[in-house]
Amino acid sequence: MVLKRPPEAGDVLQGTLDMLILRTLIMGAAHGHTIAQMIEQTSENALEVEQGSLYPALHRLEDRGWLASEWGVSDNNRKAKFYRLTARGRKELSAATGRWRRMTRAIDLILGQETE
Amino acid sequence: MVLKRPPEAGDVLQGTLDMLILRTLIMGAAHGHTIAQMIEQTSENALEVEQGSLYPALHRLEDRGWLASEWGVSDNNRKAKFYRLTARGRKELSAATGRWRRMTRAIDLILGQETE
DNA sequence: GGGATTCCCATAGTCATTCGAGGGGAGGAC
DNA sequence: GTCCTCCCCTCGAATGACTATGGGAATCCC
Repeated sequence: MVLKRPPEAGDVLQGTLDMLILRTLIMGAAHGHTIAQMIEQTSENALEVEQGSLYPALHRLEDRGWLASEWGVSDNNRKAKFYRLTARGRKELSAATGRWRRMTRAIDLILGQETE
Repeated sequence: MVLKRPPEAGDVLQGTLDMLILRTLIMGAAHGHTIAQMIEQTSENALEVEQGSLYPALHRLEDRGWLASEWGVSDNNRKAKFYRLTARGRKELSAATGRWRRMTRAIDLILGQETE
């Protein structure tokens, strides 16, 4: 996952992609291509999801039992693999969100200090 | 860098340690041991900085010209390497902080959606 | 003095995640 | 039939974090 605008920003925050995928699937099942688009749009185009990150992530999440998949047909009449959140995935999303909030709060404590 | 409490939380947010070190050194030069303690304390003990992450990070930052180091003697009368921010390090801190804020804002946009 | 403890630096090996760069198949438009 | 878009996938390299381990030197306690 990269930060867009400026494009040279570089990669950041390894580990958050899984959480974003899980969060996206709360709205219902979707296939990879759509998931990436939803993340990009919901972030107001601040994020871009590379295919080389996306598909390994989906397979990883399925291996861990957090997603289940099923082949189907997309809105554009293409063969597509639809993923949905499992119960364990829902739990993991909640745990990951908690970790994220504690982590960002801690980091913001450090960034937020006045330079006195 | 790990999230403490719960201890099994695992590693998160690769890439932020450098920013935290740079931020800590805005207050003045410090050696590794102190830097780690300051990060832990300022984060209200939410973060713990492992030595195996800390020292490679310091070397990396110095290699990139963002820190400069000098051997000295610590408050406890121990030999210690003191690091200070360079001008380029100050610029990098500012850039990294901007990336961090844009990234967290983007992710919070996704997390923040209501489940309708 | 001598042993344990604290302070301080450092590296090797391993692991997970991401990225860029590829490859491929199949539908729809023309 | 050609091109474009959609959709899936994989490999190799890079990065940065962790665990484990090492060592040296000052201090504390008996």
